[in-house]
Amino acid sequence: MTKKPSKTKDFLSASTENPLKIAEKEKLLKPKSTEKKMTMRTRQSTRSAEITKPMSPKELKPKPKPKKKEDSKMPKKPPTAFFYFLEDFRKEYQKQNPDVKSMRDVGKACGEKWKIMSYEEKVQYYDIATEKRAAFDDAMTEYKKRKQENDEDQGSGDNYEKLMYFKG
DNA sequence: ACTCTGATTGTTTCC
DNA sequence: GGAAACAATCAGAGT
Repeated sequence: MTKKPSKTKDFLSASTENPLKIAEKEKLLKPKSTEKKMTMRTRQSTRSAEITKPMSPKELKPKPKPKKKEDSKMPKKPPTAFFYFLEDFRKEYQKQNPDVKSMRDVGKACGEKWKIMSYEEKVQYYDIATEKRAAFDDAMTEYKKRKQENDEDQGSGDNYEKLMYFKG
């Protein structure tokens, strides 16, 4: 199985050609924006742990590689279309399978369903992801801008330190 | 008490 | 162009 990034582009371009879909997507967005926060902390911790910890003896899983400096202010990658679908799917799945609490099973089931889903069903999530990505890109641009400013400020600070070092 | 793990696909980024 | 990291979720296991 080879990856098909172009496939995604097809979805995206198609989505832009369907403004009606976007309207539907907005409807989906509202209920989605109910509330989802805090939980990100776990993710951050997990990620940091992947770096600090050597990792479990799992041969199937790739080893975590040292990450670059991670700024807490840095915007995180937005969820993909699949992840948005996963949100809804998880709720329904847990309703139908209240006994299954592990996300592993949900992820498996979600992946299988995602594969058999039709284009019309997927495009909604792709549209959401596209907008989120645009927002993320915008946030990233601003973040870089701010970072530059901070760097400049810190630069003067470095100069001060250098000066002190020079004097000392 | 706090932190990490797992399983999924899509997108992005780096080389 | 390809490979790998990273995005959310959350109960359970581990430290």
